[in-house]
Amino acid sequence: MAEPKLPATAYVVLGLVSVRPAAGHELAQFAERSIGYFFPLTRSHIYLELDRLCQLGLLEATEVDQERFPTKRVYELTEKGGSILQRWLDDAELVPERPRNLFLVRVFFGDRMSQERIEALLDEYEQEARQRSEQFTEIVDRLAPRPESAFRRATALYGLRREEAKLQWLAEMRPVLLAQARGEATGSGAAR
Amino acid sequence: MAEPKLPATAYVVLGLVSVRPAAGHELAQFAERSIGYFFPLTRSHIYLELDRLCQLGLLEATEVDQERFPTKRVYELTEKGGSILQRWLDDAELVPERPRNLFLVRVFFGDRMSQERIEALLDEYEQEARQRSEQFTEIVDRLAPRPESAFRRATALYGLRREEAKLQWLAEMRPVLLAQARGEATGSGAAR
DNA sequence: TTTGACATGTAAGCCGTTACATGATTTA
DNA sequence: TAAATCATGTAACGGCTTACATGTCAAA
Repeated sequence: MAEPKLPATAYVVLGLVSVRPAAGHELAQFAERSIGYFFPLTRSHIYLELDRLCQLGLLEATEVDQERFPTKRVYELTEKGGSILQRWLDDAELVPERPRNLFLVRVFFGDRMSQERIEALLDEYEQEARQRSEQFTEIVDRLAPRPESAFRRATALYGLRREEAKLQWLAEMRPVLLAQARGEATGSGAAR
Repeated sequence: MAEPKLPATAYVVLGLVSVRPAAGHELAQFAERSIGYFFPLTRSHIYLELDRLCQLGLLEATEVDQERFPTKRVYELTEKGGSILQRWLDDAELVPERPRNLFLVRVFFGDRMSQERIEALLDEYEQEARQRSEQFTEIVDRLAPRPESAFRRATALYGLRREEAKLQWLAEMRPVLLAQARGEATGSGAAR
């Protein structure tokens, strides 16, 4: 009955285990591949959460010996864990998020930077966006013929659209910002 | 000489004070209005940072009496604070960020939710995106005729493009995801 | 023989949020 | 008289990261 109030991470780990029972190490790899780009998890953190969820009776661990590798502890959902997860999916409210963006902080203080610095920042940001776009495109294309992967594909497409929006923004703002920097900022270190 | 390694928040607060000297309360309001949507700061946190930056000699506080309001402590940059800020703007590397997105976590686990639940989540997300779009549009338009606000306007336009990307994604994925949910998911609470 | 995968954890510590605490002045 | 604005902080706590610690097996 007692409803423990858990951080989002706990539910996410619960959800990942529900996909398929796994040991911490496997789980960390799966998490990185599957939800890593919108919910990063460190290995250490995963081990801590698995431990807590076990103590709360939401997960159950089984030691599994392996021939050529160390013994691993495989976790799976308990009945209680399943219903807690389901309730979170069904009922938990969606809190609007306001993630930090230090790139935009730099842009905000753009009038204090040299034109060269601004250009370097924009270039770096663009390169990163292009790389990510390619990665997302690859995933989206790979999952396209698999209707059962529709939800997963949707998250990758979200990532792609986001990166495309960055590139669009860069294309339209680059000339404006550089012109502004040319006209306004003094050389690096002498801004005022 | 000793370079204290500070969290990003400290540099941001330093940057805000550099725009114009201010007391904690004023700063909190300014922060919310200006960089709030890409770098949220709580009042408490601001007070803590101001205190630390003072102790490090990067800020200087002056008590200012007011007629009809309590005395306030106005902070301004010291010379050392100015050069530390400038070095951060000029040299600090841009760490690629991977912010969390719990909405995408829900989508990822979409095959465990009812069609109604998914629709509700998408509706909520869309409504929020529309609201934010309007707000960003307003800011972008207001700052358009002011070339000296180019950088600030650029951050708002970034926000607008991001929200537009969300709406685009919603438009293209909504039918797909709902169709998938119709075909696959059982009613709420009975998923497996 | 060294690198890399596989595997599991502990410990320290900061960052940041939430809740608490206080009090003057103006306006509804 | 209640609520809102102005104003400043403290305390507790949890979340999460980083660094540390250990060990086997396979491949280069």
